[in-house]
Amino acid sequence: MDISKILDHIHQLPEQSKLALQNNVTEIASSKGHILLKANKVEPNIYFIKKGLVRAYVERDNEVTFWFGKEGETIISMKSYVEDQPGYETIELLEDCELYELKTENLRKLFNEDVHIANWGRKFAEKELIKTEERLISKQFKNASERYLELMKDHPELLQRVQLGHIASYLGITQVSLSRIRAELK
Amino acid sequence: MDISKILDHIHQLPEQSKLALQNNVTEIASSKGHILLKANKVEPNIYFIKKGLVRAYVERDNEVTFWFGKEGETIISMKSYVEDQPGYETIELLEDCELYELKTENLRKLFNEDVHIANWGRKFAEKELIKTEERLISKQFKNASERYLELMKDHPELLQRVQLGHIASYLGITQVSLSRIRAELK
DNA sequence: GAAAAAAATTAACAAATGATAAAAAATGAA
DNA sequence: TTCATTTTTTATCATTTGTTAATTTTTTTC
Repeated sequence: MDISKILDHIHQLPEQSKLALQNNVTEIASSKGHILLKANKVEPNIYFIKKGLVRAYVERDNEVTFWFGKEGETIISMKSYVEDQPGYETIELLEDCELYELKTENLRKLFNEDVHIANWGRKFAEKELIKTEERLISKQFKNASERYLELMKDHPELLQRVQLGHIASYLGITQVSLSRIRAELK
Repeated sequence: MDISKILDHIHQLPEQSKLALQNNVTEIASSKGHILLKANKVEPNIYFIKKGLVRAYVERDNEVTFWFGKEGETIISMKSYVEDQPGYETIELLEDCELYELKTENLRKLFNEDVHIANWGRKFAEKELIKTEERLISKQFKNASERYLELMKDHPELLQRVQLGHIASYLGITQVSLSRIRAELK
């Protein structure tokens, strides 16, 4: 998905504002397995995914995957982006990726100069917020098996592209539990 | 907490922009038990809490509380605010409240006219997003007992002001489980 | 302050999920 | 292909959380 479409998909922008954003974007490619972004560091960039798949995880005893990003989605260390503080997430590429890179510093300048871009940034955060809130509520309502079925329905392609250990972690269960759930559904 | 302080606390605003916001705010009072905002309706206002305590819940078989709001916080039906669609949450006042009311329609006008207010709205969404993301991760990492201890640490006053049934629901467990956890901690 | 109602706790058993280990299947490298 | 490695499944037992019902405690109302 190319940058123009990605930007508009977040929130429609006047041509001039969109160009201002696009002028600050550089394209990079990176291969499967690469760690794009490390936890506990202030990340100076955000990325838009042109092609490929990534996951965000937090490290404790084990790794807990809490987000998958695919074509058209935005990779952000929220803490870095919002508060200029070290983030908790590590981003790993699950496939070879083509990314658009945008310096947070430049984006902030644009936020202060252009009301359309400021509202575009607002819309972005608001939409992400709704997605996150819905996931939180889903977690509170549904058991593991229901959450798995929901994921299958909403993002069936993930099951083709991501190994089950990551899916299990995303669902908040162990891989062994996920295997059991899948066996029961047969 | 008065409106000027609430607005600045979300994100520092130039005096003129703050006044523009304040001019659109009206003060209301409402009493404990009142349902401020009903699920499945487009809510035309947002509210800032001057005084009091509220909860947001979703109804299924049971009620699932997923948010508490107290002095200084903002009451929003996210779906209404962001997408002009019926929201999933009901807001109940847990104490007598004094609220500031702001029409979403007016706020949207201000977002388009004033870059400072647009960025203020962006910051608001971003901060809420971080809070929600952290809760999601906490839910993925911690068991019920750990989440209870975390809540006790971060928001001890809630335990004084809210009945345990709502706390249990917020933690994603039954009230009986919460009682058991509390008994074990003694 | 007594009675009624609501909230919180306790107990016993059921169901869901976790942990560990071993086996089977799939994937990748030489 | 073949061997080694990684991923997934299966099985067993432990732990956590849920369900239901009864009891105690607290709050509200008259």
